Amino acid sequence: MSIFERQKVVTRMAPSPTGHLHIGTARTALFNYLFAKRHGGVFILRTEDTDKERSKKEFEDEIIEGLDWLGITWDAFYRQSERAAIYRGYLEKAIENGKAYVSKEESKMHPGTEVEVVRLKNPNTTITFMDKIRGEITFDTTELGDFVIARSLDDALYHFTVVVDDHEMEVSHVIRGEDHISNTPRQILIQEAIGAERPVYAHLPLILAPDRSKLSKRHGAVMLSEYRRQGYVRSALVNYLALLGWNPGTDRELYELDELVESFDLSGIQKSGAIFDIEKLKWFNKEHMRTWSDAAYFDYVVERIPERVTSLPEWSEERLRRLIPVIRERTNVGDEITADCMAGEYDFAFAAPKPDPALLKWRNDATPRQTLPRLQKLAELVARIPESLEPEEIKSYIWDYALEAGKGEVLWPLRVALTGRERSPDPFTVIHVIGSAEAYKRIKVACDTILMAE
RNA sequence: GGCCCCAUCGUCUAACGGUUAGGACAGCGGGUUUUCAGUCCGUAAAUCGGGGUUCGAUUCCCCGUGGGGUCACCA
Repeated sequence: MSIFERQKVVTRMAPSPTGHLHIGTARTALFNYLFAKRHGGVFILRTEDTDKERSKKEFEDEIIEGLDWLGITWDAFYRQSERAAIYRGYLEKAIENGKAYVSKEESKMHPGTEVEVVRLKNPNTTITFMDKIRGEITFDTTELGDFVIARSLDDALYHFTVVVDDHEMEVSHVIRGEDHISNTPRQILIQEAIGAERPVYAHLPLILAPDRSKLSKRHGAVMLSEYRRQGYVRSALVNYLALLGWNPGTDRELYELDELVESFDLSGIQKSGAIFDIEKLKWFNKEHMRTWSDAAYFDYVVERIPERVTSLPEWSEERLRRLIPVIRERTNVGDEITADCMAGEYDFAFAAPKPDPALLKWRNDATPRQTLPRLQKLAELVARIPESLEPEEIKSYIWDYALEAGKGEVLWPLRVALTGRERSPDPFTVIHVIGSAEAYKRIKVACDTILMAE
């Protein structure tokens, strides 16, 4: 164990509030959080808003809200825009020590005007650092030149502020995206210039689109808020994101956040980029919602029922409550509930169907008329069923007759009379949802329709 | 293009020199008391190529190929 590992673990997430909270940013935050908590350490959230032009408060709010929603909590919060004086102090010291210098030159941002930027005096060495995930990485820093570290004494740039803050906040482990590998030698140079110690680095593989390119808007949703809106639940997203590029070394896949904390280890992180697979996310979502109570699931469902369904004549929350198990088994994520509602999948629960003799007819029957006696018998049987029975109990009232007359011959017309659809839940479940009295009515209407069609 | 990183089923991954190369998602097939769904069972599917090292390479080394990242007075 090195001296570093004996010290307190401090990690940080340092997003710039210049865009929406990206799914990859959320994963990086998660890994930092998991690592810190796993080692009883501290996780810091630091807004890197030194670019005044592009930084927006709304994005900062979105980041805070998003991480909070995921259950990722931070022990300290900093805003770089409030730390200019600290950076200035380090800048002045570096200049004093001859590690950096002020350079009067034409502004690149405002051509024609002259500015005094601060450049780092590059010692032109070869930098080798140990990456926890990739091993040794070596760069020749000569090509970097005397790069600019501040626009002015009061306007330090990214590389400088990162190094100063990580030093000031005693960050022990820098866990960030692979796209930062090439920034590392630059930052190490600055560390050496200001006398900061080098943290442990761990560069995470990137999240890729299905075509292996960088995940972007054109591949679908990249914003955390979008997944949230679609109905993905917090624990599923956390679980999926954690296992995208990391594995616990066992076959286990289902984890809650606190269980991830217990199992997390940098050694389980993959080196190569991982494609974001929405299908697997859906599976995780369903698995996580499986643990919910019907009551909790009801709250989740009810706010996703479109007006198209709530305005149906027989709409009631009680009906919906009985329909919950049906919705549950056919739903991976909330958006599907709304889509199925719009497609009329659940209309049978809240409105009597318009009977279609052609559909009522069982395939072995030549005419709808042949189906009629069975429906009439069914009406008799259903009339005897008390309200509020479970599907299994309802089945016992009908099953003997179904066996006697033929399952398809009985069950198909019954189901169609009840739902008016080619595809639907089984008739016993439907009766359970709508109640036996309503079921009786629908069967009678189906009988009348066949008679009138003659 | 320079520099850097990466490479096992379609996808996420396990196997840290010796396995019939394992699991999961998706796919396919079948069972499940009519349909759809669900569920259960089963099935197909991979070590990028070429050289080494070794008794033995998915595993170690080199080259190639492919993919990615990065080259700001953005972060």
